[in-house]
Amino acid sequence: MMELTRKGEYAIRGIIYLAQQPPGRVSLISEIAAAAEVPQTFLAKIFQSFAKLGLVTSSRGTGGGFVLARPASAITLREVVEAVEGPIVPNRCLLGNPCDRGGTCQVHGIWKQVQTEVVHILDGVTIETLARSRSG
Amino acid sequence: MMELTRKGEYAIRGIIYLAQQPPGRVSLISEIAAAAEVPQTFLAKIFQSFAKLGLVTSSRGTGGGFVLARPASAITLREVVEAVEGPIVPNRCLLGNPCDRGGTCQVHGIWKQVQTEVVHILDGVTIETLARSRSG
DNA sequence: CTATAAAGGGATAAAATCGGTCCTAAAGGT
DNA sequence: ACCTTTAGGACCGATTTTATCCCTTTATAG
Repeated sequence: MMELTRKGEYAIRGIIYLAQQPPGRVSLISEIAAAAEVPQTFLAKIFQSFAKLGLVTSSRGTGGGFVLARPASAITLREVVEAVEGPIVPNRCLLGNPCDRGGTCQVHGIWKQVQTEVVHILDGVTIETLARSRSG
Repeated sequence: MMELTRKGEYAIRGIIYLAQQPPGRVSLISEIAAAAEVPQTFLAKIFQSFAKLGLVTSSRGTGGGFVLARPASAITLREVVEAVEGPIVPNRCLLGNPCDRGGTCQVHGIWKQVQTEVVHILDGVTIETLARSRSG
């Protein structure tokens, strides 16, 4: 239960690599993919999502590539995970869907608690912290 | 991310219903399924798992059916969820799989923290609590 | 001992999701 | 023009989800 998919793993690995580069340095998707040991075309999709959400900025053509859109210290693990996996929602009923056949289900409060706690943990971790944690 | 499947939902609904019956009362799978509004054949599989894990006891033939194997106060939400969804493991690397290409990945500690916290929350909720929470 | 009632267990299957690949288009540099 | 690089969409096989069906086993009733 609650398992991160490959997409989520790749996303984290990729953005950590980017955060480990000298500030302002542009990285090619091919370079990131090789360094993070992730299939390149798949990672390209992931970075497209990042760009749309404003986590990274992208530029095309010669000299193009990806750079963090903000300092790594201002990007949380939660943002990265949610960018590719969607919101952290342990139960459908926390996402607007009706809880139960009428009324609120008995476990609603528990799932809400789980969600809050997990979000809190992931919000407390920045990409900078991760990037430094085992150098590069 | 982290979403409970139908199976998990049905499992919870089903066992709550059982917990709401008078102690010792045997319930048919057809009865539980109807009350919990869950597909019967699917729920049957779920209760098979419960029986194997000793959460409920089953008996066959006329007068057979399911009863909780323990008082509802001694069955945790975690047990029920894990019975059908498997262990709570936010990342593969928490389940014996190698973390990263050599060494421990940077996020290992974070996922461990998430796991610990979620398990703690779910361990703190018994089926009795849930069964009482909106009566039956 | 036969019929009946119930759960056990396995096979099957449609639909959704996962984990990618491929191709063409668009944008930017030389 | 031509090359480089990301953007976007279509596609595809494998796995998981969400079931259903059928036959077997166990137990009770008559």
